[in-house]
Amino acid sequence: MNSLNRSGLKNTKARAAILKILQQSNRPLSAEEIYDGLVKCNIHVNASTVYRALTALCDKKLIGKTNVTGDKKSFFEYNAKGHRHYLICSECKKIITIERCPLRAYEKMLELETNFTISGHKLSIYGSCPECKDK
Amino acid sequence: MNSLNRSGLKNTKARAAILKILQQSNRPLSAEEIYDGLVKCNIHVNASTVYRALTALCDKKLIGKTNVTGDKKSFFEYNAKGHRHYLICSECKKIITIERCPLRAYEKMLELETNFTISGHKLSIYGSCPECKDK
DNA sequence: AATACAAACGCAAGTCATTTGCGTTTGTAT
DNA sequence: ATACAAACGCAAATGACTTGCGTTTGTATT
Ligand SMILES: [Mn+2]
Ligand SMILES: [Mn+2]
Ligand SMILES: [Zn+2]
Ligand SMILES: [Zn+2]
Repeated sequence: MNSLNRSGLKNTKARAAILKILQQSNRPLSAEEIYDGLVKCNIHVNASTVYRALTALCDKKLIGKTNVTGDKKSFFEYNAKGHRHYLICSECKKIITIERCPLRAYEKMLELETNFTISGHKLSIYGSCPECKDK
Repeated sequence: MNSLNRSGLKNTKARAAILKILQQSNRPLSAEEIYDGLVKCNIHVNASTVYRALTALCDKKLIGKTNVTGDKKSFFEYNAKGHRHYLICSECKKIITIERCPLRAYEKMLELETNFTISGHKLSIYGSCPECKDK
């Protein structure tokens, strides 16, 4: 009995490998990068299978989906990692994950001001990484 | 001599109207909403003209582009309005603009920690608006 | 181990926002 | 008034997914 079965999903080699790939990554990965990772593991599945697997894993909250680079690509990450922020290099698109969150108090204030019920936030910080900023 | 000409762009009715529509909006608008706004002004242009105009206006920094709802649609806003954040209703996709920014000090700390040169950030807060949260 | 069946898959076609090629029109400088 | 790069209209192309459908497979049951 693994985490897939526990979530009511069938244990397929693609899904298990996707989870492992995301677990071992220290940054969010695009569907394409995940697809490439599978190929490197000699797991050859259709792209639609990758997308369907990612959707299922998101629905079951085993992974998280985010959209951080500003273009139309989504990114995915293993989801035992809690609340995160990202620092993105605008040139090379490198993504650094940041653990600290300075916004809890700010959210509370906003709830009072706007009468919204706030469920969360996304914060992405942009800049030039040490390697790119010298060029 | 208007802001379009000053930026080296030709002054066309579509571009002038797009600027006015965005100036008068209190929230970011999608390309589609802008297109609809033009139609209401009796300005009938091709959708590709709208996209090309938005790209040109972004390049010249007369407007800003953002991607806030998580889906593949982009939003645009008039760009004399400074740094902003958004509060988005996850149900009806309503967007509230927020002026206050609590992150200046946080950015400074991050620069020291990561050695990035930080150029900015995007903060979007998600929740349920007063109208949607009762349903 | 064999059976049964919903879930998952492969493949091809479809979607949707946006982009692009190309021939024609137009804003602006001369 | 003329010239011409810039902008436009239109149709086709893109890219990241999504979906319909017929076939295969993981898992529960005999
Ligand atoms: Mn946070
Ligand atoms: Mn801010
Ligand atoms: Zn970089
Ligand atoms: Zn709402």
